Amino acid sequence: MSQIDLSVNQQCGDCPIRHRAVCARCDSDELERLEDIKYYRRFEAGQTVIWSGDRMDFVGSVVSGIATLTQTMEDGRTQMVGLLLPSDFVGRPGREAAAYDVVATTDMVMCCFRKAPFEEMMERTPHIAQRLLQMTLDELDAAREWMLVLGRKTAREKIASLLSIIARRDATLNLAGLGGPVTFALPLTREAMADYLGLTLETVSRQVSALKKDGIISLEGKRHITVPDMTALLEEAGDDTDGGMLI
Amino acid sequence: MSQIDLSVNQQCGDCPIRHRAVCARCDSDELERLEDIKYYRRFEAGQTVIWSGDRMDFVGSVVSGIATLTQTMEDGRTQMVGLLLPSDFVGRPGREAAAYDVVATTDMVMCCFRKAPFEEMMERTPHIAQRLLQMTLDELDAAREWMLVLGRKTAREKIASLLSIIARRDATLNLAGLGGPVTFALPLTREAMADYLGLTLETVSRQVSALKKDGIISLEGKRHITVPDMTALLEEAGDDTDGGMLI
DNA sequence: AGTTCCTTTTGATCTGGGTCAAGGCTCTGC
DNA sequence: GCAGAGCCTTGACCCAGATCAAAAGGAACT
Repeated sequence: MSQIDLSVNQQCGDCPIRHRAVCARCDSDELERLEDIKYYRRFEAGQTVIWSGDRMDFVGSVVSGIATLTQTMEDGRTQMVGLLLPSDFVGRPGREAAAYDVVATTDMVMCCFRKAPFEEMMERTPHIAQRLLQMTLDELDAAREWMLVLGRKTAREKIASLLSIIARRDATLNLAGLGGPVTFALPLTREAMADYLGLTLETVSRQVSALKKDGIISLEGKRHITVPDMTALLEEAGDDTDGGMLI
Repeated sequence: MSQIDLSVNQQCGDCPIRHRAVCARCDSDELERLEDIKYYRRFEAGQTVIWSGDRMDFVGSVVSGIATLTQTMEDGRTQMVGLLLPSDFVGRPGREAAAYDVVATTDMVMCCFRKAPFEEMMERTPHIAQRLLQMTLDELDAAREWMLVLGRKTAREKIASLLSIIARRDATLNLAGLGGPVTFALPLTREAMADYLGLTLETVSRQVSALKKDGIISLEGKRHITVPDMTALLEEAGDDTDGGMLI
């Protein structure tokens, strides 16, 4: 994995998320102005990026690594409400305090923008607002798909759904082998999976074991998964088998 | 309730949702252009506005009444993923087919825009894109709050949460009596409530009865609810009692 | 005032997933 | 090579909510 030098600002032109992040539509002129207000921050696995309720003086994009967005009730029950992958946007323009806890689950690099200048720039740069709208609409769709998972699926279907989502994402980035087996690294602990799916970690463990026993998946170590037949997994997830992807 | 004449286009200036809908930021010049591409449609309670997968040639705003956004699995399990109130936006610019079923739960009037002209106008009118971004971010927050409800709350907490949301909305529109009792009409059947909360309608009925028995709420008829002490209801919902509203 | 169609309530029973508890792996550090 | 700390798995038991079934409103007809 290519290291990113945090001491000097990388040129946006070379950025790995240049064409998928909030800056995707910007022209070189606009990028230059963004470079003036951006800075990189590195977080280690397990580190908290922001606590819910904290004052937030930046927004930004995940450049590499993975973070989670979680909500916690007073008595400690927690629910993950977002999974942030490279190019995903963190923070909400126009909001003072963070609404959720953001935690890095792997080592992570963020490209941060100071909030005030970013907001001001957003007012004057339709390209940024347009792209952010697109990304937010996508996130809303993802959240709604997730609501179906949380509200109506069984534990086994929930696990299968989560694995499909991760497998699909990896397939998009890497080879698009439609027929063959798919292998990927699981970036979440059993507990994080439980928080994602509204289950307990014991149930997650049991259902992963069950899917393995039934030959739907196989694991090397705890965190590396192979899906011999993607269609079978989608079947278990209770999704339309035709894999209909929304635009 | 004031009737809306569908035969002639109402002037946007007189529109009840003028300042909360997607057109909220438009100036009179922009409104004029919107009036050229808009038309009203009326739906009766129970009528389907769009089926998931159908080609959608319009987007629009709910003017009056209530609609639901639902997702259905092949075997018939359904989950509500959105509750559309007056001023809420329906449809996604840039998308061909509807992603969800939209059903009117009460008589409803929509202000529709033909999709192609609307999309084109959005490109050239930052005021519309900006407002739509704001509204989408709000919806995303609502979806995430809902995910916590679906994933981690008990049946009783779910019911209390739903009632709080509806009560809060009504309080915002009508009197803002912070201390006193709150009364409102429940616009959903028990089944719709169940679809919202990921429960069965029997469980909904039982929990409503339980909350009534415990004096948290009282009902006149099936669909009219009084909350003597809003704090007590919020307590039951498992929310922070300080009623912290996000910006 | 009775018939039909819906919605809602209530009861009885069942079960998926939660809870509590005990070990098992794997890596790190001594 | 073993002690400790994190994760993860597995087992035994229990309960909240689902399921199945019946009956009770209530509104709109005749």
